[in-house]
Amino acid sequence: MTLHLYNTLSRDKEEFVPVDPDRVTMYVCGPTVYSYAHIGNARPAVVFDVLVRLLRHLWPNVVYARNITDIDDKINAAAQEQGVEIGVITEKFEKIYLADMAAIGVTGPDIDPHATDHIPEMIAMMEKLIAEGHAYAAEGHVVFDVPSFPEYGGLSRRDQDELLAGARVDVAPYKKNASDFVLWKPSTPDLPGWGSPWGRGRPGWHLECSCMIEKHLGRTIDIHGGGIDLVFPHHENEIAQSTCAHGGDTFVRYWLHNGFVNVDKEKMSKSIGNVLLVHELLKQAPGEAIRLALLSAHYRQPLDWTDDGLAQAVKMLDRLYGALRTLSDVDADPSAEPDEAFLRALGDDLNTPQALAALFELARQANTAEDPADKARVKSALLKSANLMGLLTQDPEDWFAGDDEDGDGPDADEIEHLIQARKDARGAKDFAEADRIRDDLAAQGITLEDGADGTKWRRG
RNA sequence: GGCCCGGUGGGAGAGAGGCUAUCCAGCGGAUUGCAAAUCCGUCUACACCAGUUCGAAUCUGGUCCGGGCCUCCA
Repeated sequence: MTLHLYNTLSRDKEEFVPVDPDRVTMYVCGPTVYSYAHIGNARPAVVFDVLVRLLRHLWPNVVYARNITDIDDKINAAAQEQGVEIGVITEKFEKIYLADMAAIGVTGPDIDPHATDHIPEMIAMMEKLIAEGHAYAAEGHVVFDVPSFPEYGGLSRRDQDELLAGARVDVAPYKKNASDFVLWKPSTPDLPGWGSPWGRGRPGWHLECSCMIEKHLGRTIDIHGGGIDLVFPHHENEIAQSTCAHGGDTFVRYWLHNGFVNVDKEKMSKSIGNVLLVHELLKQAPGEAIRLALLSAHYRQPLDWTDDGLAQAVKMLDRLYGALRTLSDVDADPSAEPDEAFLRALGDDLNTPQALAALFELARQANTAEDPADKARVKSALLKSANLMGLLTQDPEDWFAGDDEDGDGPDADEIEHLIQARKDARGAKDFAEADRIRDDLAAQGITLEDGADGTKWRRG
């Protein structure tokens, strides 16, 4: 199969051809760790997790890096507010981020570079940019000279003259041009700082990605991903820094950007108070359902997050796991290939909704198959395909057993015991007693399903 | 203002010049002691107006509406 990806650079779907098929490289802008991850942070993590799984299916060696931004003004503010070192904040929230992402099926990247571990690389890149006339030092700052890079604005299709003329923010006095951006800024004694040729200071936001990509992945990488809001200025600035530091070498070949998550049709914002934390959502639904809800729309489309959408994702998983459950009498072939239609959908710019449709077609086949060989084939394809999206990763019985959150519901043994009692009652044609047992269980959130091979149950 | 996206059935959401997307919900049937699950069938669609075409939800132009970015942002 061929993989086609929508490249923000060309605003077109292109066939993905890695520069080196033996080492496919991908970098994704990760979190700034100063608070809990919200559902909008989770989207790129999940989307690019699916992409890296697909890449690994197609190529033998994929190197995936996702950074941790651990120095930033918001982090500094949080640290000052709480009267602690920034490391206290960043270590805490990095752990939480990783745990929350793991809960929604996001496996860690191969490399997770931290900004503060790359200060020497940043200084080296700034020295090089200054030496080549692409940056200048002024008042303790190091500033990128945007007009020195004529292609600036190419990714976001912005006209440099307009950028120069139309800056809506007051232009800092140390900048030569309104569109210039800061690579390094001076720190006051109460702020974190590192020694540099320009005095004690700290990095601006954009430089870390350029340096970490160069160090860990190389001068030219295949894929760079992130949220669509990063196109300008963040990725535009990365292109400027890296291209100028590398004598004009191509920096990134395919730029991928995911759409925003809105909440009930509104943009998430602290002022509206509608910021949904993954941490909180995990109390509302299983992580796998959150993952599926994020994948139920195409990654480039805006996604409107609603309680109803999450509830629907749970039902979709009920259906898929239900199909898997009917196939519990056959074994899946671990060496099987994913379903063809499913792969084709993912290969078409990660069309996850269409890939899900292929999964549901397999589920229908699972529910109608009778021949054991057929069942085994369907089960293998369903599992292989779904796993490629990070779905159907648990045993169906565990999915249906659910979480007895309050701990006041009946446990599996009790349920099995009652099912046996009901079976006895049914055998004696005492349907009143059988129905009483079933109704009792239903009142405790347990649904029974009678099948040819006995009675199954599920919570919820 | 500049640049860029969208408007699909009751809801979510793909697709795309002629062929059932899919899921949830509804309705009818099968199955079931009755249910649940499942299967089969089925009703509401492609914002509006022109144009191109044998044929347009899909292409072109325009109109209306909504959203994003324009140096905090995933």
